[in-house]
Amino acid sequence: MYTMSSEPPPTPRAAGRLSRSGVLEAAVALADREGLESLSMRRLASELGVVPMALYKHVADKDDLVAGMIDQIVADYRAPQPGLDWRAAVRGRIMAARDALHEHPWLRSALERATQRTPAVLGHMDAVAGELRRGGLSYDLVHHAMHALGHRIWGFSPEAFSDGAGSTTAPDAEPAPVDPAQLAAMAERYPHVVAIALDTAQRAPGGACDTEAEFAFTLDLLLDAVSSLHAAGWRSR
Amino acid sequence: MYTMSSEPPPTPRAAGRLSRSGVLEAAVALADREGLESLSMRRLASELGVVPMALYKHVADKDDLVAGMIDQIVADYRAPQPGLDWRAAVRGRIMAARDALHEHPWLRSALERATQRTPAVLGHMDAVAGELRRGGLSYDLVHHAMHALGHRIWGFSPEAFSDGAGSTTAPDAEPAPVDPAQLAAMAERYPHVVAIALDTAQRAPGGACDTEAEFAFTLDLLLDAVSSLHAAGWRSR
DNA sequence: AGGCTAGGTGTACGATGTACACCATGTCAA
DNA sequence: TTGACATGGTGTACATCGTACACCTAGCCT
Repeated sequence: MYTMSSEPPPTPRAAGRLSRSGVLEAAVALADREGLESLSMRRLASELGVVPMALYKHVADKDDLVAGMIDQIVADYRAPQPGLDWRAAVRGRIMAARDALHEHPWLRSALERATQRTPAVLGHMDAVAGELRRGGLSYDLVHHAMHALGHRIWGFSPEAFSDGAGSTTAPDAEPAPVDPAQLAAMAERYPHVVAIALDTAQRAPGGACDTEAEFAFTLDLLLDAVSSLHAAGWRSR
Repeated sequence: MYTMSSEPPPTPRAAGRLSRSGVLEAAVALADREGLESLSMRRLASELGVVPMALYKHVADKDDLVAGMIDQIVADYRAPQPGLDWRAAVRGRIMAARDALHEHPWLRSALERATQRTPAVLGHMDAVAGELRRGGLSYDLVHHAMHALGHRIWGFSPEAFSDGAGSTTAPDAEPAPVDPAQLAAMAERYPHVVAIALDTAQRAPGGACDTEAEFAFTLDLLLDAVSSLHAAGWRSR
């Protein structure tokens, strides 16, 4: 279960003393530095100069730890400046989530495997829903819109399709200068995939896919669609 | 690395003899029955009446195992009947993926944590891209469309937003008859979330969200949007 | 016949999450 | 001032996991 972050400050900063928020902060820092997969209770404990079991006085278990990490970050998503129209406000909130995702690369997979919805997480969802509602959409349509926006609410659209021709193998550190023979073989089996990759490479100088632009494209596409449904007086059934 | 499923049939079905496809089949069956989290090398081995390390003669490691499982399933996605227009064909392919997802509940999270793209997986992506291309879309637009469709290509849109008011806790077996006091507290902190849940509950007899309809709604929304961009002569930049 | 190889066995190691009993220290009531 | 009690860090221990490595065995080809 998720334990509320009500910190009783018995000795606010007694030397070497742990606290839930302190543990979460250290965990976030560790994940930022070395990735989620090397965040183990033991590793985190040693980072804090403490024995592993000490952590369990502040978090229920590992799930609670990562839930807390997520919560801490989601809790200070910056709200869009007031006065924006609802569409810009939604966009702002979602972009704020995306910003957090860039600061904390582990956040995405943490959100994906998270089993709980913590207060801040619910708050973020609620805020987005609230903006849509402010635009005058019926709750019925807000509901559908939230589904349609899906993970974009969390700042990413999943990479079912990402570029780079021959990456059946694990992603290497450097771009790997594309063996032409291998590419030809690829092109025979997966002509459209390769054609897209080539088309992209030829269009952009670096040859890389601009994932930022892709994200914005998708987001705007969805917002426009929902917005015009609303304008057309859409109703369920 | 992913090992190709070229089965040399030295003794096609010698009694008790393992084979890659046999291992994968057993793994799929086990995951179907008990979920992905209880699929361990040891468990699978004992299921096959064999010592754990025996599996490693047929599978490189556990990642390769689940990649193989995914691949085996994706490989026999049913192609849409020929003659359909491109929009219906894309829809058909994506719905076929969604069907597989229902048969194998573990498939979704397996796809989410998969690190490799296996041949069948690439093939599915390529087929979808091919249908779009057949509709006359430029590769540039196909590329954007694939991004927009995102995980829907795999048969699901992630549930950032799903129903049921007070589910901060883990999902229980039975619906949990909603403590009104607790719901009131929820409604105060998360008014729109609760309002949506209530609106939905009131609209549908069971009170449950029709996730099938949600999925179709989103898919059609995106397809319509892409389709009309194309009709309007959309080009990059 | 004899060796090569494909494939199943056995043992072992290092990690992980966490249960449980323990003990130190600060707070507060008597 | 003293003693009880709660809070929180410690130590040991266990089950489970993936998998490295050395071994052995049976079937095929020359």
